[in-house]
Amino acid sequence: MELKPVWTFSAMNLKEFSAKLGLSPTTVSRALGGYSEVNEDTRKRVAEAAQFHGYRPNPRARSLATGQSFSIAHVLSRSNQNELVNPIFGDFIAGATLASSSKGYDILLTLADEGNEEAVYRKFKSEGIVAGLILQAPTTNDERIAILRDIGLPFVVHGRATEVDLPYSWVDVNNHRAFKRATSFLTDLGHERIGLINGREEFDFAHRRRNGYRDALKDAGGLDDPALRVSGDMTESNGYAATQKMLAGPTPPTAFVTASVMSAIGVRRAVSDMGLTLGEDISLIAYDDDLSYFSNRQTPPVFTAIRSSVRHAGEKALEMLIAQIEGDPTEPDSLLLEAELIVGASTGPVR
Amino acid sequence: MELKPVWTFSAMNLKEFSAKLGLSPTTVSRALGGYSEVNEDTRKRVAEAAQFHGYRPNPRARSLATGQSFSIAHVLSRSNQNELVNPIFGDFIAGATLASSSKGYDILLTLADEGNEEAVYRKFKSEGIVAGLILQAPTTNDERIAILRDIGLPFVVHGRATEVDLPYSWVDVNNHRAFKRATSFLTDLGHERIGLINGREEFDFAHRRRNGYRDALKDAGGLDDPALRVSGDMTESNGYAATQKMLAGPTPPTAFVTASVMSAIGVRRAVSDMGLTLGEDISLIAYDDDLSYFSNRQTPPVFTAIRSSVRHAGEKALEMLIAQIEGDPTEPDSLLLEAELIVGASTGPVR
DNA sequence: CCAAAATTTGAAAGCGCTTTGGATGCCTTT
DNA sequence: AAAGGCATCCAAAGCGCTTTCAAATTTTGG
Repeated sequence: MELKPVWTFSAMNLKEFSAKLGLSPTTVSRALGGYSEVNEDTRKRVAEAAQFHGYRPNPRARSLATGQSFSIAHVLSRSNQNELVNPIFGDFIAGATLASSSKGYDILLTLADEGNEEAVYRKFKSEGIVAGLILQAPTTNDERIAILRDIGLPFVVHGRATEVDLPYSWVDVNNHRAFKRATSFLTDLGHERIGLINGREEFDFAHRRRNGYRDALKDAGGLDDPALRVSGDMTESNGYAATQKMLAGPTPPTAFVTASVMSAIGVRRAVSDMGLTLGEDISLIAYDDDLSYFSNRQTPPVFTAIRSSVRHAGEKALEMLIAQIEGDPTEPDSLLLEAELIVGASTGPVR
Repeated sequence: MELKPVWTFSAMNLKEFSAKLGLSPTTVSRALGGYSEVNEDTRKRVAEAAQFHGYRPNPRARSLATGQSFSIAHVLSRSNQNELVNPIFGDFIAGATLASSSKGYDILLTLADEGNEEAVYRKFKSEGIVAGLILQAPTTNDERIAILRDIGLPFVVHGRATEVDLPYSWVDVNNHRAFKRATSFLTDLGHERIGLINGREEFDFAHRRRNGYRDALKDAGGLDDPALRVSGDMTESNGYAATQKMLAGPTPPTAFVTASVMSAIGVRRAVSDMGLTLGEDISLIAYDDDLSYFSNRQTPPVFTAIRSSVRHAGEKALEMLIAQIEGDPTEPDSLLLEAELIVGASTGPVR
């Protein structure tokens, strides 16, 4: 066999490559594609040569010929900034990229005007631009699910939609149990008035969290006071404002549960501004997405928290989506992750 | 003219579409492509019909034929988690997506093993997978710049590389001036021992920030004590640990400058844990990327800060890249953004 | 008014791959 | 020994578009 430069990146095409091997393009394509009609020896020879010469089929030509694609879309809404105000966006995408990359897929980020997602989805489908997509932060009756099912584009929802009664694939955290657990932990410590600083409750995850909180209070005979609940973007300043307002109210809470560490940081600031101490005067449990830029993993952790890695969820969602794309796309799958309770320094018995 | 359903998304192809018009595919393709050899009347007719029937050329076929692409890559490193530990990742990408989407491009997220980026870049080039790429967080002598120039793939660097002496396009914040300004603001308030909690100094932006800090101290005759400088991931816990260590040292600082609000939040926690008050006992200026989930825009802002929106930088970087792709790719462009100093509640005269 | 130039349109050849529908040779069967 | 079966391989036809080259039409100029 002739020896040629190993690491040549020049765009070799199938024709050249197969000529080098003395085989037809057909056979080479089949060998690489793992088809059965090719001799085991030839397959091996082709595989080795491909490795040696660094030949890989041009994905665009391949896609054109097969109608398939190896990208997975993530559609952001232009007019709706919510998803971008979401502190977890970066970590979720990081996990998603990790998983998809290892399976040979990559992530396509696109923008759509809110309410006009359908047009984008249909284009994806009809032009075979992507193999599937990830749906983020569904609302309780998210109509995108029905649309995607209708179109027949494979998708996995990160979260669920309570009021949508169709089969679909999803990866979600057990938000209800997590918030019930957190709230019970506080009532067990003697807290009766517990503030909930939630995400926007049109989102399903926030809805479930609110219910978990409510159910725990009901079990403990505690107070579900509307004045002790707030719902909004999970930012530091919203956490601060909500805490300040509640603590200044007629029946101030002695503890808080927040939907993100960002909100929790705001709570901490408000508490500290009032000269109070977290874990002594006021207790706090945060939902901890285990974000890479905010590690709550000291000993003891700064915040008592219910923790579940959003990055891990991103990985799982993509693995599920790819399995669906490559396997049976009609059989919906699901994964319910449990969050763990981490006892940190921000909780203590009620004063 | 016959009336047909307006909003059909079925994949109509050029052949069908041109047949409908009674024109040849050639003419239609030219009309849509804006070529000069087609009659103005026909062009108009074609454009209207395309609008009417919702016809758009299949991007994959188009790409295959032209060798061009309409995606822009963003390559993350697999082994190097730094970029993902970066709190700005989400916001930068959000800005980038916004800008590219409005120009008809989309963002491709890929992973590469660190040190093996070259292989990925070459594949991009030879297979025409992407039209260009964005280089994030360059080190002071980032070798990826030379590689990309060599390959001839259009790119824009978000940041600069001090020791790289080649022409290339970049969008950067004036980090030196920003940190010089912040530090001077503190020395003007009488602070002499100022702690710097920096990002990892192999990254160029951190390097420049450190120099800005040093130069301001030199101007003021202040102390550039190595014990008052720390360099690491810009996380809350690193900020906390660094602050604690410095304040416990023999010559504790009276003020801090941090490279991100995340670090600043850690500083605040440490200060508060020691029973001190920010803005009174200890001053703090944070570099504020204007992250969507951490708004430092109250009145007065929580942190005195040097602010520049990373999302805006993401938009600008993409606009520049696309201009380069569509215009003259050999003429490097650059944009130096200035950060503004925002006086908030975290600074005060030295005690 | 006709040749020449300019304008406008089309037929057909790719882009690099997959895949259908044969070929080819070799080994079993009857 | 002829017929059938099987394992391999290949030629050629697309996938949907762009673009070269040539043809048809119109405009211009002497």
